[in-house]
Amino acid sequence: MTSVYSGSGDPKRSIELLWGIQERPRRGPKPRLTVDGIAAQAIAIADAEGLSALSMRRVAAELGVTAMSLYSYVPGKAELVDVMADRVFGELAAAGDEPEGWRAGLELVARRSWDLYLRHPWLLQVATSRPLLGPNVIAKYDQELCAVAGTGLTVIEMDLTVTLVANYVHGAVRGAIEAAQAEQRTGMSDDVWWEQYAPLLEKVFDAERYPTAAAVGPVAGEELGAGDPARAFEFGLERLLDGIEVLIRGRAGEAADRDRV
Amino acid sequence: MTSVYSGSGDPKRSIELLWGIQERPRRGPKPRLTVDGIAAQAIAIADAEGLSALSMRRVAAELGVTAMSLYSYVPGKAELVDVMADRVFGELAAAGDEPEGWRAGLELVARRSWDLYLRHPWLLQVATSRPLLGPNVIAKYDQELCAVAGTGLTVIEMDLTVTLVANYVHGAVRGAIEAAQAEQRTGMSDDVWWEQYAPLLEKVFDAERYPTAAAVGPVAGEELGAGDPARAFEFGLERLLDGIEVLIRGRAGEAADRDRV
DNA sequence: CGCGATCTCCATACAACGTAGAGAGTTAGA
DNA sequence: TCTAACTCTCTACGTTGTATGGAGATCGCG
Repeated sequence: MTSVYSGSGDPKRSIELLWGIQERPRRGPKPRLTVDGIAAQAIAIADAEGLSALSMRRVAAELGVTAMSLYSYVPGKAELVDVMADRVFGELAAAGDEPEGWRAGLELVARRSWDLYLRHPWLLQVATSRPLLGPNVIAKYDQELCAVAGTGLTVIEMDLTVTLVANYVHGAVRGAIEAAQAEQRTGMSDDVWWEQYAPLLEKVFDAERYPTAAAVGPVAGEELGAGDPARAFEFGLERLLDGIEVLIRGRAGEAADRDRV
Repeated sequence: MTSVYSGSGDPKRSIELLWGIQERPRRGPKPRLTVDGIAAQAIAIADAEGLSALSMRRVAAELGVTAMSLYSYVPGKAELVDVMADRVFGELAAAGDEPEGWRAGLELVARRSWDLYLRHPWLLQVATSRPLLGPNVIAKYDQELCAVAGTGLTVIEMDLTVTLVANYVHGAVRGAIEAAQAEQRTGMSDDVWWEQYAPLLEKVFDAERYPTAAAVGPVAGEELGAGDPARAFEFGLERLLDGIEVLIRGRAGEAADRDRV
């Protein structure tokens, strides 16, 4: 989770970075690089090998400069990650037209977010709470809110609903990515891993003490096995939207009641 | 997220560690430490200062030994974190008696998990997908499944439902913890931070382009401001349980239909 | 009893990390 | 042309996890 923190630096500098307002330096040698170029290279590394492989030295090396050169473009690693995150959120905006109706809208929001995380798993480890108010993050927020506009929900409820979907997707995609990475990291498929693990576990696991786990675990493992976090995502999304529908129907009912009076 | 990986090591060794089956060494000097003691110290550090402050040297120093001593108890840092996680999950088992009914049960599961993460925020960064099948993790899984047993859901659905709740809580608590840590890290309350940020943002933010965000953002900020991720959690939990209720009601209906036929 | 296998613990070492500091070299405004 | 401002590099410091090898303690076995 969240192993890279953002917004530690000067807010003014961060805003300039994220929004690309770098007043052209008047003197000195022409910059060989750009913030966008650096961010793009960093994103490529993080996508391919994860955040742990992302180092200033590595990014610099691939750009043909030394690590310290980067510090004339970016105050530090944390701010670079902020830029990376905002750039990557930009992919969401490009994604086609909005469907009709809040349910299809929210579903699309969730799916787009899911896909985005799968493309950029390192995003899960970036703290997005406080700052990071880059142009693309704001666009994303707006896009999400639009999906639940006109449903009769209060403004606060709209925000809460959008947050709920975001939180759920985050949690679900984390499971999916962990599973995928576990396989990649250990070089062992889930099946193979279980084959090794199961006999060892049997020796210590007390089936009588945990009858429910003993009954469900193997079946769930068998059926869902080998990376069906995608199915878990679908299942959860359906339930989530059902729950939101209950709320929205209730609001509509209230409105109807008021009209009747 | 997830910045510490687990299960890279030998499964047999991991199982022994997690379940405490260390066959007493017959020869050599008496160990000065125990795995549990090491884990406890490590947990204390991580609780107080976060996973990033947790280093082998640090743990060792507080136990009065050198870093390398720890390696005779634990194969590496990853495995130590595994043990830490399992130990900490043990707190869930101790938590009182189970309520009647699936809804109250699931709600309690969610709340207990929420509380646990708040007590041990570093848990968010530990990959829990593959191994980690320590005694307490299994107990937790059993406890959660029990909450949805006897609802008419299939075994698979029980697993999916429990996963759904876990995923949601994970996502929600992440938001809460990030907000809290942002405040602590920057030494700035959300309000103060916004005061600094807002005027800068106004210069670059185009309210006409994003009318919904412009309308909702300030209100949500005002009302929810200063760390009400707790409220977001409550709101989301309610929706989630409503959604699950739709499913369970549906299953009950199907059963009734079958009985009628 | 005493030898040797086996263990714990320590000191040292290595590569990699983010980045501070100082200096070399380039450019444009005065 | 002079100089302020800028980019880029080199070196260095304090971290990190952990590989390696050795010193000393302890027990099983002869």
